[in-house]
Amino acid sequence: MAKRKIKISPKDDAYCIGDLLHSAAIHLLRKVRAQDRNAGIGPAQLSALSVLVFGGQRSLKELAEAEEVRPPTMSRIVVGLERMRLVRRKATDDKRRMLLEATARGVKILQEGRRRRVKMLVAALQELSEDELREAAAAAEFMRKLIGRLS
Amino acid sequence: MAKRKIKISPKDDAYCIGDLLHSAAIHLLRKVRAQDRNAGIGPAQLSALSVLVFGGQRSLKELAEAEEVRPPTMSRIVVGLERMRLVRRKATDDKRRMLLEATARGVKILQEGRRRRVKMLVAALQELSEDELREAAAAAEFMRKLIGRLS
DNA sequence: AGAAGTGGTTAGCATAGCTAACTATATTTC
DNA sequence: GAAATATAGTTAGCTATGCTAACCACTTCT
Repeated sequence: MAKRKIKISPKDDAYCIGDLLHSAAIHLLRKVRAQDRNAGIGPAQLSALSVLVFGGQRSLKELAEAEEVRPPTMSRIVVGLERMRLVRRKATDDKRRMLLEATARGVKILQEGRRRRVKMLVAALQELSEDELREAAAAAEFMRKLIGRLS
Repeated sequence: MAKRKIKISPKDDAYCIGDLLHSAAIHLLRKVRAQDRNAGIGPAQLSALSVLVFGGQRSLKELAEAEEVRPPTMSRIVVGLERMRLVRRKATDDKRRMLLEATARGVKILQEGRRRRVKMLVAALQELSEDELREAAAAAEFMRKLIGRLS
């Protein structure tokens, strides 16, 4: 999938690293997605729900922006979540807007779903030594920082 | 999206790290996907094509396994790639099997697509210092290793 | 030769992404 | 205050990607 060059020196190593990270993200998600098969909740729904659970209530537009999708896409995702009673709408003073909020059931389902998804990842991580785990934490932290710089 | 705990000590930090990596992968791909909008080639097609370009010719089943999707899914992806003349079928002695091979056009399109996709990533990486870039390389390499251990 | 296995496709379903066009409400401007 | 403009969400309709079940065409095994 990706070139394997990792030595550091000139600028265009950035291309190789970018490529590796991109490829890694694709394959990581392919692996964890396998756990979603019979779960009754899709990856986009799970991800949107997690924004509401960890980040609190917000409007559809804000949710769409947080998830980097267009409003119609998020509208449909929310319909699904609502039908499953994982999310609730709340009216606001501005009658065009609504606030979306996770229900108690939503919080529970999210935790189960995430646990299921990352189970394989966690299992792999638990086999690592202390040092390797430190390396893992550094990698995760780096990814988070990098993504923050992306937009 | 994710809890931010990163201190190292007991075993269940593995859960936090797993969660962070999972979340990072989702958001990294969301960002880069934005570049695909008007490109005429989807992410799954691009990824499958890259296997053929970097890994050489192989059968549909092998390609499906490499991409972690089921054969019917890959069958359809290949139909699309073929229609665009990015991939060619070759008959084999075993008349059930076929070998898939990227065309010259396929190689070109792949390079453009990947470059487009990772452009944003590369731009962010190029702003890093030497030390940070080393950190980036370590993170990328770690991700690759981790994924290798997953299945 | 017949049974069982293997490689790929077809059919049919669901999710998830998009744009364009619409409705309803707010806000701005004249 | 009325008209124009802007904003929030939805609807409609397209595409791509996932899946399973069922099928066809070959190979291989007995």
